[in-house]
Amino acid sequence: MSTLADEKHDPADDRLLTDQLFDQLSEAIVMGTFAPGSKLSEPRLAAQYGVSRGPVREAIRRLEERKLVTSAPRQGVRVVVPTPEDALELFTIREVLEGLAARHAADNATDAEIEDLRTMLAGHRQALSKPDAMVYWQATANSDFHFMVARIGRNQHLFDLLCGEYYTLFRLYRMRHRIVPGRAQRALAEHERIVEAIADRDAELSELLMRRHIASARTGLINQATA
Amino acid sequence: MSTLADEKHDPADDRLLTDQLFDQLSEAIVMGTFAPGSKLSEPRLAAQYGVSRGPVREAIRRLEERKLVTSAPRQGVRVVVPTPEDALELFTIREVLEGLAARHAADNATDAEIEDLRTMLAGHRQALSKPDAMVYWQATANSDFHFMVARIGRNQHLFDLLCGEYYTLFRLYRMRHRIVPGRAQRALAEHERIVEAIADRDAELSELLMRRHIASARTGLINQATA
DNA sequence: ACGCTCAAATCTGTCGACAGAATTGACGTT
DNA sequence: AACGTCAATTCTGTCGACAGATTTGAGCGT
Repeated sequence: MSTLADEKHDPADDRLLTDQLFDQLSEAIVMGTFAPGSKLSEPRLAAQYGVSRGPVREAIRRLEERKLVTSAPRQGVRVVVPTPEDALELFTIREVLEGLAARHAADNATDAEIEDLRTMLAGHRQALSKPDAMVYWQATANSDFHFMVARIGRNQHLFDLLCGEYYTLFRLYRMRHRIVPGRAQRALAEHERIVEAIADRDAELSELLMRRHIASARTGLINQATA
Repeated sequence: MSTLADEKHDPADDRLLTDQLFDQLSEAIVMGTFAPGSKLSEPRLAAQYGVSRGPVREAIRRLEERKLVTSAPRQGVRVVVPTPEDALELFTIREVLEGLAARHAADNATDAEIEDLRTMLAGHRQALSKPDAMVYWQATANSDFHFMVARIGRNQHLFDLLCGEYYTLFRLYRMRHRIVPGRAQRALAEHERIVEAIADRDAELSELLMRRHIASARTGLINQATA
């Protein structure tokens, strides 16, 4: 049992209880530790994590803002139940936003940033040839790429939206997308083409390829959902 | 002094204190009652509205999620200071999202919904010919149109984003955009052309016109900011 | 006058408590 | 065995309190 209170005296871990709780609860929801539709009781979570209800409430309210739980007044909150319709809606939004980010990345990337992108993808390609490649891909590589493109796009609000507010929700739906064999390989190839378009400062092509890349992921998601 | 506690026993007003506070604080920020950059003290607000710090904290945390205040740990929160850069970023995001909504509206609108759109615009046109037209426009007409298009688009997450999470922030920046003479007239004409494109089920044109419409508003905003 | 020091005042983060509403579950009815 | 009732339990929304950190500002030295 890892109560937060026990670790609280570590000076390096000075984050607020609410933030730690939000991270842990988010992770638990994405990983399925809390079943979709199950109720989250404030007193129970408070006891479980060794804190009072105050921080738990604040963390839950943030989960609510991020659409990871649904809340009915005076009836508590329940873990969101992901539906294929939600997935379609979210990936449609993500398609235009990531496309926008890629376009701006092509317009704004410095030579050093393009070098960083290529270095990162080279690392991903190497990692993909090893065992446990899928785990690595799902856990870090995919996010790394999209994070970096969003950052290079130099729109702070867009970055916050893609890599902050919506990040966990996207991850929740991606997690349901059991990796079909070869999907990671294909995704990496798509990443590489996007980076080349950015390196060419071809904003229009960068946006097109990124949108196609997201649409491809969306198709995999929907097909699986209806299968 | 309108404390919330006094009105609490009205059975019709059963909303949670946090929600009421969030609305009132949002409004105060948009209207400039709280100056940009000024600090929001929890005890002071609690006393002012006649409630305890709990609901005030939750309302403030929601303001933070919505980017209406910035927060530094253990230093409280300050009302966001709108910059031209922020405005540009936000309207760039809004452009692709509203364009997406318009495209989907054209794909999904029923005959009845198109009739509703036309009826609404007819009302707006009539209202614009009367005195106080600007106030009416800024307060309701503009939002009405964008709300309805987003709703007809039938993407619940997109609707929530445009008409919920980002609504007040967009309003904050629009409020700084003192209405240039004739802007409301021109905006209404643009709305009318968008509705005709939707009525023709021309998704591509609907998206194009909506994006141009937002871009036009953005240009006005930026020009004024740099003036 | 200006800057520094340090104590007073204020505020944030966290906790525990209570009232009323909602949920659960035992019990009796059909 | 299914259903409705009602009391016991649990939970949410709200409040007040406290410790430690931060900010304020009075007093002092220069």
